[in-house]
Amino acid sequence: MSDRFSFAVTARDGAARSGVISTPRGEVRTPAFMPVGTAATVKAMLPESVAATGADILLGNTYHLMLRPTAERIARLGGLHAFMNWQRPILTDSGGFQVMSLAALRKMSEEGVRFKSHIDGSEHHLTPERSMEIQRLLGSDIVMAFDECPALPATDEVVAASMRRSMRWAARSREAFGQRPGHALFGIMQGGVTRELREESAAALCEIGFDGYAVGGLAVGEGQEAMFSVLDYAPGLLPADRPRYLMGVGKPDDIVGAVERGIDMMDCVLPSRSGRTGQAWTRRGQVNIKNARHMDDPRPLDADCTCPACRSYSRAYLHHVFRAQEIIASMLLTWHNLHYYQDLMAGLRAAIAAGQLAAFVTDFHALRAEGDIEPL
RNA sequence: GCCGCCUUAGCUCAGUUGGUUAGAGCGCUAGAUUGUGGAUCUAGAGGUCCCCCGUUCAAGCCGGGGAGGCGGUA
Repeated sequence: MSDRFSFAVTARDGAARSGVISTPRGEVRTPAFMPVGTAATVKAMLPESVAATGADILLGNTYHLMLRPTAERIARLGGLHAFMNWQRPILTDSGGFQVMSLAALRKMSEEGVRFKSHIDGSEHHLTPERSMEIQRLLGSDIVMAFDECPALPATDEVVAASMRRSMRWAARSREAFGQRPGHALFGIMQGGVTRELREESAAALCEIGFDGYAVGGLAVGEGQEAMFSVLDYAPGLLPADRPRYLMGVGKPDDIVGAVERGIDMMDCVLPSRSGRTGQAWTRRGQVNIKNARHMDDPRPLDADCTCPACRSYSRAYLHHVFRAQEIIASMLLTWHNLHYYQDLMAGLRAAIAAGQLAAFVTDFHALRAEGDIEPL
């Protein structure tokens, strides 16, 4: 185990690559999917269960943790890893995205953003410097630069102004982060769906220099086609010897498309949130366990899946406990979804290593096209 | 036995002075959800307005009779 942060590409297949991120807290196999543990927990899961699905790294949230229980309290209690009982690597979001999506009464300025907590209305100020401090207090292994994520669609003028401010904030984040051996700082590319802005953003980030680079500002309403059109060139604008992280993505077919285009890391709330809202993701596509057609179905969600939900429970049972709002419904469906996502990542890594990615992707789409199993 | 109140969607209930195609919440049937508020949003199906007779151009609504329910009372 390395005492430094490093990244090694071990195989390439077209634009896609697989490799390993090494940190003092362990290795992350790439392409990697990071389950989201916003409030110091992957909801409905024990940390050891998350690890059992195959996850090497989790995502935690500056915004949520600074409000509750606060970064200072977590630091006094030994840091986020000890606090939530997850000893493997943790990447923390910088708070910029949540300020946009959750907080009321935001007031943006060059300095940072003032906002009111969605929990108790209290006023807070988040700046690049404060975001770096919070993420240091949490003990995050991979720290994200503080950025602004504009909702799309937006005019080029709005996107450009926002991106340039994010680049100035990236420089301040880099300065405030300083030198922290064993910890990494990632910059975040912005620029919407406009190539010139993406190129300008990438150049600015490369000039500053980061341990890894994220593609931000996608999956915010632009649609898969537009997102892929950006991913067709955006990873190539970033240093080949550093991890490339696509933030907030996505559905299984988004993930496959992103990996094909050279993305190494992703995170998304979808598998865990869907687990709590009755949506299961399977090799044959999306299954809504709420649907009445499962009521009498003794078969598992996916006969070939080895997760606890599929090994030991019927669709009829999953349907029942979901309708009855039993806690085990969230547990089983979340476990299944995270297991499926990690299976998918393992399949992608193996395919890239074997130079068989194209065939893997063809099979992936073919099985999905068949759809869910026939009704009884 | 008598008196009062009640009966409208699967459930709980609105429904103005009689006036287009009778509504709501929940439930039900589906859909959405992408750097997580266990959240939210969208659409759809569903009616012998307890029954019969009458008044009226027109009745969930007014009159008469009946049935069922709840309460009070001898």
